Amino acid sequence: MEYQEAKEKFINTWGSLGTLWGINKAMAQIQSLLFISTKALSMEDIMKELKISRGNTSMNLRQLMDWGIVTKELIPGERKEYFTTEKDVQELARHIAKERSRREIKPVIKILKEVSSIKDDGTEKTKELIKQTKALHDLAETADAMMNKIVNQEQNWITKSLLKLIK
Amino acid sequence: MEYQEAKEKFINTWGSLGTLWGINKAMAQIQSLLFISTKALSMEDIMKELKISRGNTSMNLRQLMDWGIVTKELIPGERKEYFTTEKDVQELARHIAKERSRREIKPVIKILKEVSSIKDDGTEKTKELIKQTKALHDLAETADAMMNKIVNQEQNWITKSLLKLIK
DNA sequence: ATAAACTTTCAATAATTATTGAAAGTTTAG
DNA sequence: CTAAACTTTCAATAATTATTGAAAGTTTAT
Repeated sequence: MEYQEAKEKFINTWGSLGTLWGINKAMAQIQSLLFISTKALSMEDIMKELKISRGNTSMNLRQLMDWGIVTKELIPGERKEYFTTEKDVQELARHIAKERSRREIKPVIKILKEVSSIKDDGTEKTKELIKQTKALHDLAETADAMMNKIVNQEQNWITKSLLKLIK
Repeated sequence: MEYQEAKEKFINTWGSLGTLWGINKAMAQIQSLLFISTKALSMEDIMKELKISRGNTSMNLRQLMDWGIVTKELIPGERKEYFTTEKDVQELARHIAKERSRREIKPVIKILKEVSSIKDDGTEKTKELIKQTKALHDLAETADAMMNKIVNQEQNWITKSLLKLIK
């Protein structure tokens, strides 16, 4: 496999996996491209490389910046803006986990808490609703806490402690 | 909050969270409904409760069965088919994690392996592609292994060992 | 102040994904 | 075997989501 083919394969695969970490295709592809680029890229570069429109590029770059995984880089003497992504996978994972927790998991936990706290009127169906949503609430909370804890450790904590644990 | 409101809130919330675990809205809602139901439900019951068509119900029930989290229950003397979902959250998480790993994560790991194994032609860009995809590959593999290991333990291993660890 | 270089916004449109409903298929009872 | 009871399939349609492109906005150099 040649460089070009490998590159395209990577960008496509990682792009289609976007859903797994909750972002859309273009966003994931832009991030992928920056991730394997040796230098910061301009909007022009990204548009040409991925064959997407200026508007699309602009919007998705903004979202990536909101997620905290892409940053603008001002090159002295240059008028254009250049972009880079976090290159360290561990840091990348940290950012993504943190954002997903904040945007999706925490709000759901809150609602599960509310639902599982309704008054027990003694009927079987109410009891079941309370029991099951409470179980889900506890699971979600544990999973969320775990994820955040794991991901907020210094660099190699994951590989060090956890790999040991699961072996 | 009354039972009916709490129920609807739960089904909607859990349904919209479907994307997080990689299934569509109707699928997630059907599962939610079964999850808090005190008895097995027929297709008719599900259609009426969620206001979705027969075809939709049929297709999504099949997918849920493919995922291994919903099962048919034949009630003696009844002609209709009845459905139940796994009621234990731990088991549910196990099934979901296993399926996601098989369907999405494993295939991506395979491609990352391929891409990171291209011949190093000595250019900077090839070196970068190899380096970064290798890092992602290792991260993905560790995460996948971790998830599977965690989720394949007996009932309370998670809460016991891991909660201790992260505290 | 003006114009060039660049970015953002957003209504229109395209692409994708989900849903319906009715016809075809299957199973069971008699 | 036949009809009733039920489920599945799938082409048509609706709903949702992503993308474009051009006009409006911003910044910088002169």
